[in-house]
Amino acid sequence: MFEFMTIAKALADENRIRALLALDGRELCVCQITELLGLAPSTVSKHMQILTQARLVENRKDGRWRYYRLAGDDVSHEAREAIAWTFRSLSNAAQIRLDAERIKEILKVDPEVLCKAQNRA
Amino acid sequence: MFEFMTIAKALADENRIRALLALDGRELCVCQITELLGLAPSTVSKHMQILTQARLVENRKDGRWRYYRLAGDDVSHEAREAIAWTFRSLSNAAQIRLDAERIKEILKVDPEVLCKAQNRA
DNA sequence: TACATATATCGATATGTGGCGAAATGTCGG
DNA sequence: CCGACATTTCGCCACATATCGATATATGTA
Repeated sequence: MFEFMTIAKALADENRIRALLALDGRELCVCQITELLGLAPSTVSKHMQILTQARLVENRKDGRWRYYRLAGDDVSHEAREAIAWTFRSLSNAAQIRLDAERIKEILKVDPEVLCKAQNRA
Repeated sequence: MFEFMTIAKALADENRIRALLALDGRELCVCQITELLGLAPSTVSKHMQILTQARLVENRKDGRWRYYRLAGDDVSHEAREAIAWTFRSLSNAAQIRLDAERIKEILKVDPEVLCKAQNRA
């Protein structure tokens, strides 16, 4: 019950959902997700922490960057089904399609350049 | 996207989840759900309204009582999958099992008697 | 019609949550 | 070791939401 509620609450925020769907087929670092959502880095970090605690995403640290990816097969049945439901429901949603296009552009920029640009803003 | 978020938010409350699971295979009136959850009738009414707006449950009015039931096949794919995910995840959860036992007892009492008892409290 | 009563709505309150900026943390390059 | 810098943590504020009690609404009954 506790695990289920943790997952359900993690899914109950639009920005977290957009971040989750953005990880479809690739990993992204915090500054790339920050660029996509247009939020403060600290806010994005918190969102990713909530998704991580719900076991919906995993992450690895690479130098100064931390990369997030969708949870793999080692994850609980509940989490895997939650991810499947989310993707089936939203893969074709307008906002998610827009985000996918946007991510293509973001991936063209070196993360280092992207982060510096954010710090200047 | 809006429909998905409405469903996700509806699922993000433990009392609503217990109410939803309590409707497995039967319909219940507000006072019966109130008895199960131990909340004020007005609170339960609001929870059921949120589940209804998310299309997870339907209801019918029978005299002074309003009976709620799980959404039928006419419901959206998103809602049906949400219900399926919830039930697969939680049917064996300890709290839900306890609730199922409790509902057996509640169903033995005529709703009219049950409601009057609540009004006296 | 008048009353009893099951549920819904309203108003108030307390807690929860999303958001930001500032400061702390950890890591790379010199 | 030091400075730069990506990310996280912390403190705070604004807003959302869960809850209750009081009141309103609707319906069966006398």
